[in-house]
Amino acid sequence: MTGQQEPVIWMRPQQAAVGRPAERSRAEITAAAVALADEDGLEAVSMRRVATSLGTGAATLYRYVSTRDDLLDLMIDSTAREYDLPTPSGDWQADLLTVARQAQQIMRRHPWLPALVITRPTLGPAGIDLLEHVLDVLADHPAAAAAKLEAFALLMALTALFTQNELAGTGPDSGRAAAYLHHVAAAGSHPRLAALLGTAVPPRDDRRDQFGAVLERVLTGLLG
Amino acid sequence: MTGQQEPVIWMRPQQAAVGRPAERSRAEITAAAVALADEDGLEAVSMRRVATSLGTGAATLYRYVSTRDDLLDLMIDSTAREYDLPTPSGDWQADLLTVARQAQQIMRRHPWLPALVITRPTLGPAGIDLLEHVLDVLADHPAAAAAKLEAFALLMALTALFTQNELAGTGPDSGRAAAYLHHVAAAGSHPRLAALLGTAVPPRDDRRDQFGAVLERVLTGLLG
DNA sequence: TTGATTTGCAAACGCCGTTCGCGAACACTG
DNA sequence: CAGTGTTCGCGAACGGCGTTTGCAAATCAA
Repeated sequence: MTGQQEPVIWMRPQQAAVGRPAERSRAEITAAAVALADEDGLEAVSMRRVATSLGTGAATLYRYVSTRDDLLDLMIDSTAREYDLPTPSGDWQADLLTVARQAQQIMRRHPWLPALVITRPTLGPAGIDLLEHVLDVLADHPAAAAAKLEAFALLMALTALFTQNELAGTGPDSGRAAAYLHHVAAAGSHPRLAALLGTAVPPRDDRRDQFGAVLERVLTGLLG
Repeated sequence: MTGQQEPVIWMRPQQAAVGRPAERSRAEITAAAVALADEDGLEAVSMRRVATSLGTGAATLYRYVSTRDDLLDLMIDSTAREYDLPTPSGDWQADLLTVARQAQQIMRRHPWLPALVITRPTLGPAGIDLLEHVLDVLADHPAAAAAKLEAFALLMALTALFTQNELAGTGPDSGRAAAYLHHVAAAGSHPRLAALLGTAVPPRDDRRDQFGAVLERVLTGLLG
């Protein structure tokens, strides 16, 4: 009784068939938003700023997108177009790891992407192509359909988590949390934590591919 | 040269030693914010609304918290106080699973928590107590210190991901994405996806404890 | 009582997402 | 070519947001 809700943006027509033709396109707006986010972070993607960077008025964007969240969805899917999906090799583990590696590189290129992927798991056309590829890789695998879906979701989410952590170390406030940890450890009531902080940081060399190792274990754990 | 940055909120004194005494406390404000989020979601936690629910002016909150993000950190840590941490049993797998189960229940009580935990891995006093407990559980485990830290982070993040997915199925827009998936599958260009959607949903019974199963595999994978 | 110090808070600043209304631009029809 | 139906661009406005400022009121030590 509350009325119908709008369908997902991918199902709405890009251009009207009649009337005055649009001066811009979804792709153009999406590209501007992505560029803004790459440069200054997600919070720089405001309707006004995107519009200004396109040389238009803010209200104009609502001819292409019905909400800011729609724009975020478009941004997510546009990054999914950056994958290069080769034909399955027969070794599903290797193929999935290839996907994960690409995901990691894409997320490094777009530091705002991990947070979006995790909190807003949207599948647009390109995302669906990616899912189809993963299902293709797993076609001969005997696991249940639901397990394959879970594996796909976990693959993306774990990659996002790892990349996010990796990028967080770069930030300027990574030292404040560490300072507090040492403060607590020095107080004496947390001996395990103190012992852990006492050990020197790992030599930076051996722990290189923790991502790949963990991911492989998770996938084999999930898919047998 | 850019000047010193404020320390993390847990290191700042709660009350001044002299002058007019404060009428409220951090805990009181945090509780109000949590109540608001539990009821109406995270976006309902605005400085004005929290202040109003406390019967004060918005600017007053800044006597207790220097930014809204500080308030979010306080909210996160306040939920970490809901754990009941028994002494380690000797079976670290079982003990970690107990932690994960509690985390899941806490996150179900506070549906806004998973998103915060994932995008903002903050450790306050209660969170550090939890970490200390996990380290205690793993005290006799031969893994490297870094691996134990990773295990803790992954334990929390995975629980958040699972709970978030579980809660997302409840939402009203879970049907829109599904509708689009079926639309794409019907188009014919994604046979794997179509086949997957053709299979009926699982019988709801056997896939009960997917969370526990995956978590166990991940932890044993990570810690040997 | 005085003076130092902190608290509460109305008002304001700038930014945000979004809506409204209307003139302008275009395609199609006759 | 004029008319008509439709869409587009967008200035202006609305309500809400996080945060800052300035000052009166409250408290405590001396």
